[in-house]
Amino acid sequence: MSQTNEPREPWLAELIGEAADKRMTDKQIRILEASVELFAGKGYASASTSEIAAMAGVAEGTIFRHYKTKKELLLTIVRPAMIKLLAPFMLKEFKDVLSSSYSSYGDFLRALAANRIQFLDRNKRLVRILIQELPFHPELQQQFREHVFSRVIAQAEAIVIRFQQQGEIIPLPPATVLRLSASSLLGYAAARYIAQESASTKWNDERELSATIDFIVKGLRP
Amino acid sequence: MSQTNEPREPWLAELIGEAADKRMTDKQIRILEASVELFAGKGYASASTSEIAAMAGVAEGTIFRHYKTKKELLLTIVRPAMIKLLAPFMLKEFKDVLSSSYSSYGDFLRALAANRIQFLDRNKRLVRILIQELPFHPELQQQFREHVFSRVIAQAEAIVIRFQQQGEIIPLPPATVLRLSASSLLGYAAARYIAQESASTKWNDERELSATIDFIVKGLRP
DNA sequence: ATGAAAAATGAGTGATCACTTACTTTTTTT
DNA sequence: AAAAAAAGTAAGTGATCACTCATTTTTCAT
Repeated sequence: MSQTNEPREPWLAELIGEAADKRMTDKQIRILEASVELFAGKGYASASTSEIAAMAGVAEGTIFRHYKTKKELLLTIVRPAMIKLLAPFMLKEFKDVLSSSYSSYGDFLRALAANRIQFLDRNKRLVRILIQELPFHPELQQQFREHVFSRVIAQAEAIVIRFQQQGEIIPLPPATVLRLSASSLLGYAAARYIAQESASTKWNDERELSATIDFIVKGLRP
Repeated sequence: MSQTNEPREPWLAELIGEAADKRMTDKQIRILEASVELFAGKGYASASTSEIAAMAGVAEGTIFRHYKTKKELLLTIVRPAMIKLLAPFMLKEFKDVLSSSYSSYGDFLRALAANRIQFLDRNKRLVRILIQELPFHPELQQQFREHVFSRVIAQAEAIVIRFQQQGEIIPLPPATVLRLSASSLLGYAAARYIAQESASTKWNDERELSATIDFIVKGLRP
């Protein structure tokens, strides 16, 4: 009864393996996969190490051979995922948008949204863990602020300022413009997530995305 | 060393006391208050009954005299708070707005936001527990949908339709208009919460609220 | 093939978990 | 004031928790 299931989180092994700069055994990878599954499914506090070991098909001691504590197991997953996966992805288009391309703020938002949604779809479990555990782990909050939040804000503000100078966006504080744009897009993403979770047939994705972007662009027009 | 601290959650005793239709002892109230504090602070799963008893100044057995399980303790707090406090409050202005008053959608949003923000400020801990635990307790999800979400949606859609007929809002599906309005307001509330948590001096509340409402109204104009 | 290092194991460890029980104290009813 | 009922308690209960450790198995350079 040897289980050789394909990995549910393709990013995991590669990401953490290259971070540690040494190869991982099959069992180590299965421990991380089981952890992601259980942390996302029932929360870090409610997921026991014995459960993780059982799901990974591994003795409980094996977990602690590689990770000193349960919390270190969580951090081993979340920290590199945040720094090496989430942060670079969030900053993706931001670099080149300043130099060229994207004639309008709407075009920019559309390109941005498409990629971000794809990312969320592929990394649901990771995002769930992040959202659920961030309030309880100050180290994670600090790293999130430092490596994700502040960098994204800095880049995004520059873009907002550019479109403000072009006269396409009201001269509000860039942080305010960002908040309004981001909350609308996050609201779209959340509604999309809930709609597909409850298998609601009423969700017309393209229409909702268009409406959201039009809403933002119109709402920010001078 | 008898502690007669004033209650941190004034709604608690009254709400649950009248729900059970019988008076509560001082110790029962303190158990509920300690539970709210700890559930909000470290999460339901990480808050132990012994901790709750200690904070309430009560023997652990006393908790289980009144609540069969730890989960029943959670539900005793969250269920009536949702049904008797959150739902009625969310529906507050919605009734009379249809018959009269509120000449514009912007005026309506402003009145709405002011009350909702006040509510959030007063019930931070309750809202935290709700947000944190909703994903893990299907019974709570179902009750939230039934008593809060669906009712608010129904009322709010009627209002949106009224303003659409007056030609003040684009003829998008009411659910979409609602999503866009709600996500902007929630984004404002979230930013406000984070700003006051981190004691940031940069937050100009009135300006941010005005910008948010203007953004919504302009974004939804035909 | 051999031996040293790394990986993996499973039977523990004490601590803590939610919860129970036998009993005492307080409150209410008569 | 006596009796009954309700509230509260302290000392448990077995189960499970995160974690350890002595031992075995696997890997891999030589």
